[in-house]
Amino acid sequence: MVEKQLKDRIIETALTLFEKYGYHGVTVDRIVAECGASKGGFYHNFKSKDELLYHIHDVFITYVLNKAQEAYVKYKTPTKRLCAIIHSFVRVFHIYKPHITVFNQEAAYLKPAYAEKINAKREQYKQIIFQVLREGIEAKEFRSEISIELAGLSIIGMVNWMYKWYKPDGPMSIEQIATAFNDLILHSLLTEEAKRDEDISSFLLSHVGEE
Amino acid sequence: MVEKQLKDRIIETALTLFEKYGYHGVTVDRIVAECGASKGGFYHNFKSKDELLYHIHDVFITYVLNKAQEAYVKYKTPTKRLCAIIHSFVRVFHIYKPHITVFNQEAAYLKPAYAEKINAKREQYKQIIFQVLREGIEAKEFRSEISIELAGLSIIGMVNWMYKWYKPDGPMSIEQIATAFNDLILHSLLTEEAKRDEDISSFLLSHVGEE
DNA sequence: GTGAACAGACCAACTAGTCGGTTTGAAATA
DNA sequence: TATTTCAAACCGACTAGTTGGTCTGTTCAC
Repeated sequence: MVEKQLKDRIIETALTLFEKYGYHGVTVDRIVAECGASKGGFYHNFKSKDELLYHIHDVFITYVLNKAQEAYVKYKTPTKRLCAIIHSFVRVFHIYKPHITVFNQEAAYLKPAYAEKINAKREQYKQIIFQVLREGIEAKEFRSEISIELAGLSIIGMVNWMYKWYKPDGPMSIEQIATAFNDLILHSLLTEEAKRDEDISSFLLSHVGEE
Repeated sequence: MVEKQLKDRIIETALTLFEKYGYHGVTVDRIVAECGASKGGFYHNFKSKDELLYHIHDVFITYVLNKAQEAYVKYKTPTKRLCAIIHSFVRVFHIYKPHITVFNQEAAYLKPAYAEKINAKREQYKQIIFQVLREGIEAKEFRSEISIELAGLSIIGMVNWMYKWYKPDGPMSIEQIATAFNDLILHSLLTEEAKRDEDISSFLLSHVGEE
């Protein structure tokens, strides 16, 4: 493989355009023109414009779901698991920012058959978060007063919302953002006992500067 | 005004349809058919489909911005101000859920002239949040380790994300959600001293059940 | 009677998708 | 090695359907 295949070029170009102008703001003609391809080339690689949209969705959600599962398996305590999942989630923005923008912005336009597949994976992701929160409460690492569902959706919301403001060349690095998020989230979840546990609270910002 | 004016019927119908099918998933013909109007009636009340989209955006952002400013004026300490702003923000979902969905989903399709006006107000809203956080840190109510920008965007993100999951007839009431959000947010922001202050920490969930 | 509110047939532009044709590259054949 | 073959990859003019917006009226309130 000396040079990039047409299919990849189409996806890459479409991604850049979709991110900027939205799915409906970009025509197939524009995509193929911008990447030096043709209508024929496009429809040879994709059944339809919808399939391209689905493909973009699937690449991202599959990747991020895998990462979350890996993090869950790799670590053994709720706090560590949650921090690792969030960290991997934030880190995805480094590679998949345009995918995530399209994912969060255009999912409503997926044809039912495609939407179903994507939603199944999206639901799986949510369940992993809920599961970790549940285990955290059981282990008395997280406060029992919180609503698992609400806390989970808050976490997903604050991270996903990054697609509205995160700029890869902005002043904050991915690592800084991930650390700050984990600090905020843990402060809102951890019990007082857990905060006193050196091993658990090592993820908190306030402990970084201590001496 | 005995019966509802056409303009309002158009907006209401459009809102319901946009929320479900997206701005590009709904044609002007569909809107006027669904509310028993005509093309002529539509274009008598709106210069274009774009103007209708702008109108929906403006109604919501103007309302929520006012509410935030009111809350800021009404209360005098950072914690109270923040809680009131968040509370009002969440409460808006009760009336303006479709508006907010359109606002968060279709803003990218606003024509430049319209987008500019909306963005100015959106920016103002953000600045109010940042301002309260800044004052909270100065007053030593909020932890100095947090990044104002990141904490602010997190708050905005978690609340705005509600448009993806909040169902008016769901198991959680607006008030419950607002209270839970405030609990999570304050736990992540408040300093230890502030938490010990009875007046400030009265917003925390963990204090509700205490005796 | 006069202008605002509204109706609905009509139009021009745009766009996803098609279809017959051409290129290309590698395997099969001689 | 030279030649044929054949399917996959790709091209681009064309089409059929859709959709925002217009325009000529008609109705109705004051």
